[in-house]
Amino acid sequence: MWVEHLSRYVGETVTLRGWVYHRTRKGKLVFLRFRDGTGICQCVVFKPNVSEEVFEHARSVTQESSVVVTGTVREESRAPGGYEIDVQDFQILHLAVDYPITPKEHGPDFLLKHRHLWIRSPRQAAILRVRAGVERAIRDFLDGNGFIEADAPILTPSACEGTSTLFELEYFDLGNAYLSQSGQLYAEALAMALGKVYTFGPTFRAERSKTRRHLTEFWMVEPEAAFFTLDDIMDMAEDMVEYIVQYVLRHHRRELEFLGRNLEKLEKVRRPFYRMSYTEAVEWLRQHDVKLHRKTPDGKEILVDFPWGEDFGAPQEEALMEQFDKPCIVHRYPAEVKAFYMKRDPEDPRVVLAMDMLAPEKGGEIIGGSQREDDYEALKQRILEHNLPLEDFQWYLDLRKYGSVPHSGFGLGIERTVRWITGVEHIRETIPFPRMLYRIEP
RNA sequence: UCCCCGGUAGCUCAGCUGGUUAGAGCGGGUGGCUGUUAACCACUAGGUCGGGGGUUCGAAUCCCUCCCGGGGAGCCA
Repeated sequence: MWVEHLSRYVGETVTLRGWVYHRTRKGKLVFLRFRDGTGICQCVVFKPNVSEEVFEHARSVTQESSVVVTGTVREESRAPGGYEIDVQDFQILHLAVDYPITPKEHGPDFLLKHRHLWIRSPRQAAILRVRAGVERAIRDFLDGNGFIEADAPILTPSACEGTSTLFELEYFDLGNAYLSQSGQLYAEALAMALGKVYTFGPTFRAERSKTRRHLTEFWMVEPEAAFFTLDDIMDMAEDMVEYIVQYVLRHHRRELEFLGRNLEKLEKVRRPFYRMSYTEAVEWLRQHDVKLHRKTPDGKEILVDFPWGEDFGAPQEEALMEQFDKPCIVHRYPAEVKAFYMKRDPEDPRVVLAMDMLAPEKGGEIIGGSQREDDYEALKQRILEHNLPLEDFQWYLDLRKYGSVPHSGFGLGIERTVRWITGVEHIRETIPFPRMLYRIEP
């Protein structure tokens, strides 16, 4: 018997097992806010209706004690949620002593140190339910479109996009290994075997970033498909994001409402999204006077017109997105600022066939993807230009040696997507146990 | 790595232009109340003012330094 099914049992006597979330004592009455993971329900203990012992238990029970409650379900407009339990029996399974998180305000440091308990709070539970919904929607969408889930390794022998942001570890007698920062290269190999695939798992970035958009360990889904072009992958990214948002709206409306999310704005997330090329975006930034902070050689900070060739930072992306009420794909970035494996645009060799999807409402970059370089010589050249160890990429070059085909893929960050959809300020609340620059516990 | 802000009771904070014995609310405890929604009322316990050093007759308060945390930049999902 769970709280979420309570409305079906009006008038009946039920037994619930769970935890005491809050207690109010009022003479001969005790109000207990009870939770069992599926919902919260008020239990009312009235002294004349129960034994001396049961009343004393209810009166003295503490926050987060585990309990078994038996009573009659009734509709009650004064109760949060509309239903309450008129308690007949009340047992304490385990009495909690000095539970640290109270219904009042706490600071982020305190809450993160108690993350193992913080997740019991209704708000955190709601966010984690939405996260589960986002993951379910992704699998639903990809499985339904013929993509095969194929897991990439987490321990890898080399970097995917450069060595500056890798977590390094010793791998027995074989030297150094690294925690994967992307499953993409393996996804490409899998796509050559299975056609349409996706990897889904944790990725690791040893970036020393301290913002509300960054984690050192985060989850990413990376679809990769043989014979897909940049246009195909952009269409698919739009389809997928539309599906995720509408799925969560359908299945987790209650949680989103509880979190205070503006649902009308999410309803609008329907195809087609907006698109612009990098060059058009630079043009827009210049027209709207969005400058770039630059440091001069003598250390002074100056503002300059946004130069073509520079990568966008968060301030530029945010400025760009203020005009949009749904996501926008920016495509065809300068080759210099993007990864070695991205294919050059045959119509303009200064740019690569890459795309990022930016979410509105300060959601930021949620997707990065590209058409991959499928020519053996061109790819080898890129690896050398990026000063990457050629021997580590022999297997990857093999994919261009034995039946190379055009192919494309993208990665979608789970936590950033959850942050945008729920509207929570900080990414640390979108994963059960966040890993950040200065925080690895609990 | 760089820039800005902060660290005082279990929690959230006030006090900080130096000056008696360091405060409030919440939480805990005790008592009161049959409708509470972060209840309310009364009483009560609870502090090496982040660590170290310095200035001073006197430091939570000023200076130096280290540690810890928050926000942002860069980089990125």
